[in-house]
Amino acid sequence: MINENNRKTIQQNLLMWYREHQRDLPWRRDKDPYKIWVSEIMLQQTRVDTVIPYYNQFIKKFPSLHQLAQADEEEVIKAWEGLGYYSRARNLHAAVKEVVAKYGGKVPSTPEEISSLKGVGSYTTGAILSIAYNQKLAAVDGNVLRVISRLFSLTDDIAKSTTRKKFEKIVLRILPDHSPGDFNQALMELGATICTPTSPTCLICPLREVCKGFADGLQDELPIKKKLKSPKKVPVIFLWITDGEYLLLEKRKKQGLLAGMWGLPTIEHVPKDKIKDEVEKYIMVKNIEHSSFETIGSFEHIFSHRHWQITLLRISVHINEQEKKRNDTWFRVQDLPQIALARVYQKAYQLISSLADSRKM
DNA sequence: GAAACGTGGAA
DNA sequence: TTTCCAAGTTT
Repeated sequence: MINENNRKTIQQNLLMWYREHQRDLPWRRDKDPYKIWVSEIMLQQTRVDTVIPYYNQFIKKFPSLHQLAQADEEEVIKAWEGLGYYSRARNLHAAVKEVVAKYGGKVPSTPEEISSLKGVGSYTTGAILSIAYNQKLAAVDGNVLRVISRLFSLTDDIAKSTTRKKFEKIVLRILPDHSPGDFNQALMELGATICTPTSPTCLICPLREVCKGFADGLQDELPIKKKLKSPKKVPVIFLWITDGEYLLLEKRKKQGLLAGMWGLPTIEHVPKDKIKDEVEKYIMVKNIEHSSFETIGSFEHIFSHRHWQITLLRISVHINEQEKKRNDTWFRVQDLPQIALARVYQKAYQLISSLADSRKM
């Protein structure tokens, strides 16, 4: 199915196109395996435009693998704030520490070693090793899944994990000996800019002459992908518990959504008619002296698999000094910007802030 | 193999 | 508004 002619044409056309049209991205400035690694983790399920400012700020803050390894986790999470999938940051931090401990600070260069690091799967292994170490490995991401589907007119469901393995073998067959890193990036770049999910611009595609999907007229039908379930709606309460100076935050559970992140006290699965009951139960359990509570407002936040319908409540309390010292979850409101908060909690903060502003005027 | 895991931008 | 999805990995 892939003859010698096609392979050569694919390699030459794609590589030539890439060298002419590649975007100037910050992580392409050098081949430091650490920087390539950071960029690949950030890029997981995340757009290039979103990543660029995070990457620049992250590398500025942690210029070397060693400096990242020595940083506090809170600091690393703060640098990741708003990027999402926070386990990526925790895994990267843990993995970098392991590289220092086990490999003397040098990013390992074998597939076995590097893929054993936390957060480094099949794709990232291929990406780092091909780009930074010039090794002939496939790096199959969502772009490549789509490009390969069309290029060879394949109807495999790209949502299935087995398809990725099959496509890795195919990529390996067209990967050139000489620039596997450039070729992998070219495949992704093509998918991101030409062979796009909808309305691919086949007219200017460097692979049009060898694209079976195009020849079959299937460029708009491929790839085949099973539809995702829509996020499940959940009524949620956020509690803004304060004495005007201090605010009560909670550390979220180690497992699950926003694991280990600081956030407002959050109560899930509360139907509207039971909000009052749930809040009073919470205050009772926490043994907080409160004077009043009011509804600040409502908003929604959609995760990949959950759709939170949030009601934000403000609870005025009196906090004695003993209580503030007894646990470490009371924070000065003015210190909030120094704590890493997921977007959903930042939205609540903004809501409160805008309300406070409007009241002053 | 399916589900969990964040967020924002575009169709 | 809804749906899709963007350089995936882990459980």
